[in-house]
Amino acid sequence: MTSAGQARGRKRDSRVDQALIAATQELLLEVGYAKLTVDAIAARAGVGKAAIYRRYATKQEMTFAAAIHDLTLEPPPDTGSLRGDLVALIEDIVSSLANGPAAAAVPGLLADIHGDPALTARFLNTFVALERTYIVGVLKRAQGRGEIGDVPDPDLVHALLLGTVFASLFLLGVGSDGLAQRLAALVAAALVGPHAASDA
Amino acid sequence: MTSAGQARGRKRDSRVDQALIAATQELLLEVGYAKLTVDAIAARAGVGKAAIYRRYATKQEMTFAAAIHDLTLEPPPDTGSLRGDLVALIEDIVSSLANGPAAAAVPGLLADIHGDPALTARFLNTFVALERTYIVGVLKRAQGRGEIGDVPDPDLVHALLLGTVFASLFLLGVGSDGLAQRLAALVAAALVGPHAASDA
Amino acid sequence: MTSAGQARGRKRDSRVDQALIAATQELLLEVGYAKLTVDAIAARAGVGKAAIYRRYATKQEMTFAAAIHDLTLEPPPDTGSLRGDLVALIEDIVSSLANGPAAAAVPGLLADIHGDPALTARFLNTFVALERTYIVGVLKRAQGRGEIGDVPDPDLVHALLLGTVFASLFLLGVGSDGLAQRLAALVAAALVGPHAASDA
Amino acid sequence: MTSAGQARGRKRDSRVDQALIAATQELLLEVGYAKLTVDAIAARAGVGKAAIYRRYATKQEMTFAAAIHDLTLEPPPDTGSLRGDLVALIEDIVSSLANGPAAAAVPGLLADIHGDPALTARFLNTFVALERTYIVGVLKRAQGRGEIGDVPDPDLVHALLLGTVFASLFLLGVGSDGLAQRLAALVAAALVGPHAASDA
DNA sequence: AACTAATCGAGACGGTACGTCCGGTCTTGCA
DNA sequence: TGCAAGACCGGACGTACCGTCTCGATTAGTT
Repeated sequence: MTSAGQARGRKRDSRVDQALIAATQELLLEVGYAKLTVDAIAARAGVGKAAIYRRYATKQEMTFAAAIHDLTLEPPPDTGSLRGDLVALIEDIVSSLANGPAAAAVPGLLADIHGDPALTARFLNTFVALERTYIVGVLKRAQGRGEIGDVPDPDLVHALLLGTVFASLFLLGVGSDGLAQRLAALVAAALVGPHAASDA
Repeated sequence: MTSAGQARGRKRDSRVDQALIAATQELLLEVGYAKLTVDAIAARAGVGKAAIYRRYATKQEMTFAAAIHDLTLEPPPDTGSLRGDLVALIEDIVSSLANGPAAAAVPGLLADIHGDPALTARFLNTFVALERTYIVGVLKRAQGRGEIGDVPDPDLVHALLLGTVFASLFLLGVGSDGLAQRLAALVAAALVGPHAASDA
Repeated sequence: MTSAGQARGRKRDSRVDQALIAATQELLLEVGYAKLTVDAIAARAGVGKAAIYRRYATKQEMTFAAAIHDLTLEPPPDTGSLRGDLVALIEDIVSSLANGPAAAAVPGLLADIHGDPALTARFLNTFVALERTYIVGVLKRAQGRGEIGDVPDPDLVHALLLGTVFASLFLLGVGSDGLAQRLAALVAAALVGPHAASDA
Repeated sequence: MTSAGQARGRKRDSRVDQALIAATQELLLEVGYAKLTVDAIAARAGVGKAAIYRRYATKQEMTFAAAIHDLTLEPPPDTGSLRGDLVALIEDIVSSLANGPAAAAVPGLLADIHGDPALTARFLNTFVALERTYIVGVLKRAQGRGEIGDVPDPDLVHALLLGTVFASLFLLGVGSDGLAQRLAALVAAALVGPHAASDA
């Protein structure tokens, strides 16, 4: 066990947890990351600031938890082809980043992660690691089907998929219409040859 | 024009400009973006805060100017092949983002850009537009050589190149060793066929 | 009556009462009134905060109770002379205020009393009223002995005795060595003539 | 000089000083010492909190300064008799403590003084020392007139005068009507004989 | 012996004030 | 007018404390 000592005293109120997450998400959508304040979160949640700092060491951790709370990456389904699998995977990534409170928080959150080693570790160990696992799975499946020979470096593929989505959304502001299909076509073409991209 | 009125009084001291840029760059490296303060910049530069705000409207503009001050994207040379051109282009992007004060400022600056339309516009009109021009040039050159048929959507290629570099450096933390070569190989393969990737 | 309902359930643990008083007194001596906190009292006493607030409505009441807990004003003995009686009375007042936890609490407690009508009433009805009764007794006894003619205003005498002691201890910081004798001499002289002061 | 380095930069705005003192005094009268908050003072004065803490290290110092600001003890006039001089002196003390913001602050301020050595020193060196000087003057004048023989301990007289007034106002709550006359009569009687008290 | 109800230590809860810090503006005196 | 120094307002931060409430475990008196 993480703690041998028996827990005593009043238990954390799970409604407070929920209220905090909900209030933070609402405020992210309403005022954005830059104007998010701890006092406003507490007031919106009907909660004292102490209840926040009992759960999270800093405002950044609180926001990280709220933004990430209902992001659930689905394991990519076996669509029968590498390209189909990639489309599903990319669409999941896009929907994670493009909608809801997460979209409002991502740029600010990224900055905060790059200034807090603890947050960096948590981010890498949850999202990044999971996404990488899925990518490895998709690539191995393609190898099993005979679509590709050697499995390429999963980190490169990861950077390529996640980075392209991220750049479209937050760096270039060019939108993501049809991004999943076009990006999947390109990646599949790179791995198995351009003819794979022509049967779109 | 703003400069139509005849200039009166003392002229701006260009040493102040230089000292500000230098101080900001030093502090970015020493304490990082999150702990960068205007007072510290002024103190380090031996300058009053008014001198800063006479030049820049906000701390974000000041930091933006300092971070990109000595970033110069070179027009990609004609290496004779699409892949060679891409390698050169990507290496330039990597060197822009991976070293010096810019690397320390990028995540924070990105957050600030996403909250200031003026800064967003400046960012898009300088860096993004220039990079896109270079990409279009490389692709057209490849078409001229007959390496590729149709020119693909330059925005997608842009997102792919810039995003992959960005993700490697700031999202996944997997480093960028050999990134330019491997990424260029992959992209070239996607556009002209996997055989292009085998002659690495 | 409030106690008409039949008592049910567990009885108050008298050891808790004692531990609270003791812990408060210790902390008053150690950290002083200003830095006294309810949490610290509870921790020192090995007691939950609820046990405190089951007994006292506010921190002020708790401290009041602890500070005056072992203060017992003795009825002044008949020493045979007004001056002797006054000396005994003043010495009792001094010993109440100058020693132990009470001395550490008095200035802070006075401030709190002046902001809580309930506490004001309790203070006036216990300490002040009792002291006044003793003063009246001493003065009547002196009148009976023929030392003085009319009995002076007991409130003025009270203010004079208590106030002088208080000022010496808490306002001027000049100590109280020999204060009882010298003050009693002065008061006796004022009431019966200065010759009474010469036989010190 | 206390500081050899030449002062540079913007000067303290004396209107801020005045506004702070005035706001604190108003709030003392309106809400009392216990409910006085720094934020309320700043808001009332139209001032940032930093401007307060640039001038005073703590809330207590700020309140001390405001309560004491327009308390000016007049040197007691020569009325021709010890008793007259005492009446004037006591009335000055009463008017200092009984009216205005000081009256609202005194109990709380006293508690704070007894918890801050710096404030204690300032209090002793200003008010207490000045008052003592005046008392010594009055007593010496009486000696010069031949009203009294030896000059009694000025600290005892000080404690007696100040303490009696203080106790009447803040300890016993019996008011101070005619206090100056009656107390002066008593003290004069103690020093020169009770016959002096009969010609009231 | 089972039930009931108030007590216990521990500690989370809402609220409020504290003193600190920082961003962007303004003022002073010198050059 | 520019400039260094630094005071100014506004407002968010994270901490501390008060008095209340909740938890699970005692500890009595009542059935």
